[in-house]
Amino acid sequence: MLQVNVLRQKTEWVKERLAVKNFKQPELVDEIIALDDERKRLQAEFDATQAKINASSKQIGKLMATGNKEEAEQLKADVTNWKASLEPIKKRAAETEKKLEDTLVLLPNLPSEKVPKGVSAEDNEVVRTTEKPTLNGNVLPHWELTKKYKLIDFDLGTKITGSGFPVYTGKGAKLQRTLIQYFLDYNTAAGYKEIIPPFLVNEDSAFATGQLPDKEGQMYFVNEDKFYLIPTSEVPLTNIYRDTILKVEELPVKMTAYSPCFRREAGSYGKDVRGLNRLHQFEKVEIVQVVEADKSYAALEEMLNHVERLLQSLKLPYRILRLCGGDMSFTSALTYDFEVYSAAQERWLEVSSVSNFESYQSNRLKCRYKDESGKNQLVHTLNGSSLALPRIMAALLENNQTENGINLPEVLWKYFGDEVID
RNA sequence: GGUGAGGUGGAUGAGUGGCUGAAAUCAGUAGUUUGCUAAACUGCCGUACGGGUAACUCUGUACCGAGGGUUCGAAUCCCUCCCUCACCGCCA
Repeated sequence: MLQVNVLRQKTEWVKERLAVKNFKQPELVDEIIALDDERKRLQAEFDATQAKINASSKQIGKLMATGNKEEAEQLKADVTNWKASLEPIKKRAAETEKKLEDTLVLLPNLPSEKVPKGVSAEDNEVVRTTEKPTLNGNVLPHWELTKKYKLIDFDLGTKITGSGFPVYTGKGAKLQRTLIQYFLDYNTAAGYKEIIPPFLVNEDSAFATGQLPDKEGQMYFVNEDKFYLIPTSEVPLTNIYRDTILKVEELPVKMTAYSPCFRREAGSYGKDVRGLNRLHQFEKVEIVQVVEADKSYAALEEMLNHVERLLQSLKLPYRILRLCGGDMSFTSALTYDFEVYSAAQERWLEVSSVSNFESYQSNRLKCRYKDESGKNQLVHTLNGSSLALPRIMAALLENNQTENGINLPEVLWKYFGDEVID
């Protein structure tokens, strides 16, 4: 969440930035500042009275020790009165603080200066794009190919669980494992530390990375234990650093993890969800960085190049989008999406989203580092997919299909143990 | 799931209801001494939100797992919850 001090110091600028994200209630900024004023006023009042109470209580102790009972009793009465007068202040302070918090979490992160204006995916800016390949002959979409080569059984998944929970079989399962292995190796070679996190998280964690309260309906929830199934390993990975103060030499933190991801995707339908295009359970390899505040945009650039080279190594056609204000996530300051071209479906499929959250997450995480002057500063957090599996698999199958089988890119041969799926 | 023991600052670990935001030790850090290393000695060494200041300094409040309660006063007493450890049960 945003820092009240920033709202206070750069009020007009904050409102301009919020407008880029199509945020419709700029008046909340003023409300928050007013609530914060009220909070300060109440706290000052509370502190002053509490100080009197503390001092008098000590005094009572001394009076008792010297046997000065009468004076002690008199003071006790005073303290009791002060305490009573404290009650309404306490109550109002708690209410104000709650209201402040509740309002503050309604504000999305501020988009960086690079973010284009816009309201929907149409307005995203294409940063780079490779050429779209054209396939000749009788090309099949991946949901036909997975049937033909017995790689994935969607109906079986529906029987066991429901739609959106595919069953990978035989070489389909192996290809999936191959990709995970390759992605993890690629990430660790670039200095990302491999992690296997929990796949369920508690409410504090879901709040700290911004899934709550914004995306509550998107996550599966285990009511018995109050756990959320992770929608991405970003959540447990970033929460490793919740409530921590790092030394500057510990930065940057670079982590990678494979995990299944669970998303309810309520309201999705049609060809968007056909085959592997959108699932309730999918696999993803994620990268996360925790960095010093003034280094986060360099880190974002580095992550962008990292993911781009990975896609190039898979020989997939791709494009990079800079998301416009309206299409960005609530918590992001700048997001680049990677899309691969799916030649049989003739459409772009999102396979990675790389974002800088600046201090929006770390302010909730309370993750700070000591700078040179010994002051605690909020870190900046970033994450990206490297990469999401299902759509990569869809594009690999579709783009590389031939009459005699599917040709895998060379980087996967040693992992898969074969060059072709037939 | 059952029974028992616990949860104190970066770590270890004291703490009789007022003199404890918290002993001591270790780690860390700055300095003194020293031919180097080491050792010794000295200082510093939690976080958040406020007030005051040009700034260093100063100052108020809160926090000893979390939340309530008793009390003039709670790390210390009571209740609830969470977590850790040990043993038992169950089990990949």
